[in-house]
Amino acid sequence: MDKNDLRNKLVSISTRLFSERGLNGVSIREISKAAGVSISMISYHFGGKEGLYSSVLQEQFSGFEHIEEINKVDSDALSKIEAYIRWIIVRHRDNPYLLRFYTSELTNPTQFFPLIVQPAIGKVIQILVHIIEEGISTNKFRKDLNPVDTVLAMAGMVTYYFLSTLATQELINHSPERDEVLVRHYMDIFTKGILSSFPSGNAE
Amino acid sequence: MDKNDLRNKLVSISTRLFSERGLNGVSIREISKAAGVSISMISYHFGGKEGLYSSVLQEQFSGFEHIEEINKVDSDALSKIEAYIRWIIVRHRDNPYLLRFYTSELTNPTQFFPLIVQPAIGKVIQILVHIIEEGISTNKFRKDLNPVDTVLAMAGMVTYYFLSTLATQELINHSPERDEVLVRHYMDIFTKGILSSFPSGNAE
DNA sequence: GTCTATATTGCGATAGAC
DNA sequence: GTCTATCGCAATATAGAC
Repeated sequence: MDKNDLRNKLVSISTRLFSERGLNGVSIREISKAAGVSISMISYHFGGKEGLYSSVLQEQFSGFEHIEEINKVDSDALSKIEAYIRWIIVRHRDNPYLLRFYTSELTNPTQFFPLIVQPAIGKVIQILVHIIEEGISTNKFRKDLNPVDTVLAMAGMVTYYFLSTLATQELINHSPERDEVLVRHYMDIFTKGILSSFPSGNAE
Repeated sequence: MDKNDLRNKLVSISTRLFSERGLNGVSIREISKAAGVSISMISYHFGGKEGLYSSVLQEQFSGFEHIEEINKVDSDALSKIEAYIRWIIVRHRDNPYLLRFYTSELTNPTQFFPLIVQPAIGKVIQILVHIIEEGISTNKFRKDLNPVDTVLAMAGMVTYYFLSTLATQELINHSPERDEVLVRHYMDIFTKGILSSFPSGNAE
């Protein structure tokens, strides 16, 4: 087998296993067995279990580099927000493992958080903050918004939809066919809020 | 030492350790050493490591039973939503470990998820859905809201604020003194959205 | 580059003394 | 109810053959 074939195979297999049970929940024995190679290959190619995990993490967060795509379109702040919502949904649809590494590193960071995870998340937040600021300065968005809080509110809405899947699968359909409805719904809530457009006196 | 003293001590110490490194990241050797007792005490009192983890989980999610408090006040749907936001903030402030068990069980469920975690989360979501439905039927909220999606959007906003702490501590002040500002801000976004109240034509 | 075999350490669980 | 001592097994890592 080609050298890179084996490296890729080990990364791909351990991505699934690490995402399911965490760094400490999987042994290199199990990984090498699943890959059909000797356990010593992990030390040889990655310098050990943590080296393998670091490679997995690097691959998982490499996609965050492309967040700038949502800015490329020549559009206003609102369209960029919609582009972000679509972008994050596509990321989770394409890679069902990402969210687990994401939450695991945020709540129980490994030594690789500062070098791999923090910069990736930081870049996304930075770009989103600029979009909100742009919306405020062009009078599209309310002047009293705190940009960072607003970004977290938006990112939280979308992220939590995926995070809560296991607890809400009996309540709503989480299949991708409903994603378009979801985008519209979240855009509506985030831009207009939930209040009825009737005058807000006591209506009952 | 009294029997319950030791049980409580073991639960309290392992709550911190399990939350920091997960079920598989902590050994009962380390827990018993930190508690200053013999390793055999864990098997004796809890039937093993998993039994201890189960007790920890049970304690962590027992507080969810009191979610009904937010309904007790004789108030409209909007006030109940504000009560929920405050309630969830207080929960995380009072117990910094909760979020880790919460996300860990949602993304990497153990055998205890169905019996301990799912019912606790399910109860909260159910009550929140009723509040949204109440708001819709009294004409306070928009008629086209999907109640479950709306609940997840709201819960996500607040939860993600805590989840993202590690990645955003350089950007915003996460100290409890700012919680009141946060409640106002999230209520504003969730009810009115982010759009400026100026007519939404091209304002630049 | 990949294997087998092994060294060493740590794991969870429990038997048996007190 | 708590301890010490130990069993049996699985962990990571590596030396050395091919």
